[in-house]
Amino acid sequence: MTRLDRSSHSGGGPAKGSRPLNSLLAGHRVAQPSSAPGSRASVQDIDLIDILWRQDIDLGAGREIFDYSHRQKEQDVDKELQDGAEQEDTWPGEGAEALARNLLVDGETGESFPAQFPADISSLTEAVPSESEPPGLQNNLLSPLLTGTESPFDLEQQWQDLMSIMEMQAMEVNTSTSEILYSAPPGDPLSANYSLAPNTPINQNVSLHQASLGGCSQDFSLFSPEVESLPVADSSTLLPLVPSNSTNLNSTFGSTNLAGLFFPPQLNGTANDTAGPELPDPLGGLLDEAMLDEISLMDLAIEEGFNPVQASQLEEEFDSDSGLSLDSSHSPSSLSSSEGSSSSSSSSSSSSSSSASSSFSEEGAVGYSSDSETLDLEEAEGAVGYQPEYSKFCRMSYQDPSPLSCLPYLEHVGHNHTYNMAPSALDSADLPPPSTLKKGSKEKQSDFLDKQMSRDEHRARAMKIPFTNDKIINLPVEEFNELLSKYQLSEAQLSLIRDIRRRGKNKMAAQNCRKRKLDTILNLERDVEDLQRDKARLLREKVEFLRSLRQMKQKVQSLYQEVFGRLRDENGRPYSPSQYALQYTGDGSVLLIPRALADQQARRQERKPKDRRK
DNA sequence: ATACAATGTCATAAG
DNA sequence: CGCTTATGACATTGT
Repeated sequence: MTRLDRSSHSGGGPAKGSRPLNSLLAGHRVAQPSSAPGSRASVQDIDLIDILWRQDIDLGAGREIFDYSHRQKEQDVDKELQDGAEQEDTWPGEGAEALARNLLVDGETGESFPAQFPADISSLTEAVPSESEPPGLQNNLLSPLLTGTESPFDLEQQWQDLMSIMEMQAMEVNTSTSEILYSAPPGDPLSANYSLAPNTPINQNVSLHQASLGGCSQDFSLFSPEVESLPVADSSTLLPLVPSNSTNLNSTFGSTNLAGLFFPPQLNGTANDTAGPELPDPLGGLLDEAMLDEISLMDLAIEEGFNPVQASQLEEEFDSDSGLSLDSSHSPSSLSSSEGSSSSSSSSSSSSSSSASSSFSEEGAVGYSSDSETLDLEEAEGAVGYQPEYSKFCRMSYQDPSPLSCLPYLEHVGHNHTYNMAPSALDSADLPPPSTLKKGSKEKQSDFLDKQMSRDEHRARAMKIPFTNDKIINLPVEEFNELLSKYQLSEAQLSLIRDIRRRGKNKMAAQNCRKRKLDTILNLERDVEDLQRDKARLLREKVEFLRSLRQMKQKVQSLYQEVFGRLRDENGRPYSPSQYALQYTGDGSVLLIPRALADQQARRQERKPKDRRK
């Protein structure tokens, strides 16, 4: 209905004026109640009526002649058109009246149908001319330090614990994170050594840098109460110690006070490498955060289709940067060569693995893809499932036996202007020889071909347009006008040709538009997948970094103890850990300074980050 | 009979 | 200004 309304005021073309079609249609609807969903047939009827009416205005035929002709269903209309085309052979004569005479009206339904039925195919073939031509990190950073002295961080055990918890809690990580952390098994190294303080806020968004600094400074404050206030007698007590790998450590920790970081409470007594339970580890918050990340990582893993077993193997996969290869559900379709449009530009950076394998977008849309690979790609698309659209597009130009007819944009390449050839010779490929077929098979063949034809082709045939729709649609403007000038065409024919051209171009544009839209959607989906993989990979790397950091800190702590324990003053006595501390300086050397000075510097460093935040 | 996907068509804006 | 293209909205068709 809306279309009728639209067409009534907008015209839909130069030929469709503001004629009182609504009243005509209203009569149809009453006469044919069963065609309520089939308003298209009525619209088409209107088109045909308009065509024939315009065609016969010159003949003095009244519009009412066609009033009952458009009550028929579409197939009947098409056949009627063929019939009418036959009758119109007398045109310009009394074609309309002849057509009207050949229509019988069903007494019950009011439907009309052609009295001569079906049309003679041989006459049709002559009537419609055609043309044959148209158409790892992996601790490499720390490997010198990490010689396997530390007890391995049982991350896999963490995974399994987390998995069991998460399965029970149905992935409600946000609401129960703290419980998960606190309810870890007692033997769990994470929970035992790095238990989160109950009042420590859990902030997943805290950065690694902030977490490290916070942990260090917090740790330092624990030792400060014991610090004696000694005068700064630095020159005599500063003992430079330059470790071989000091630069690495320096780059990692900056000028962090080692005493603040690793002043072990057991210095006065046992030198234990493993931090005791009483030591609030500066990495506690970090590792808890890492656990949170692992939880979200598990979430991601599950989102990506991993099963728990696969997810538990993430740690092994840390060693290789093969996060991208984990994508088992990657879309079979990928970027095509034709997606140089804006929709694809955003996705080219993240994924480089699969964009060369297959194509999605080149399935017959004209003009949208101009790549030379189009033909091959289109063949490949048949397996992807786009053949229907492709074939339907080909159907539009079925009259052309050439394979190029499915690619009208290639038709221009081999255009040879054969549209002046005899129509019968060109059309013979479409229709079987009448002599070899009985009338029934002829009917079937005719029906089949009719069904293969588009509506505009039916219209063109009815109006005896002397060239193919392919040409009407795909010819450049100049050639198109030239073609039109070669024939003496009535106004109705010209109008129909223009409509066919407009509709045909719009049809292709719509196909391209839909393909483009689909490509955009697919690209976005793939971008989402890529980003999810990147996120998971970054989280894995973060976990790995944190683990390496922890190991390195443990190593530094043991080295600190070893070095400090071997230091002797001028009297050959060891320095008291409560009075002296080792400090790491900016130039890579290690100094022995009084604890008071170390305390001061540590406090200064503690304030700096806070000031920066403000 | 109904839902749904694919496709065609129209109106409109923009190039 | 006319033609072409892109696209949303609606209609039609096939499954």
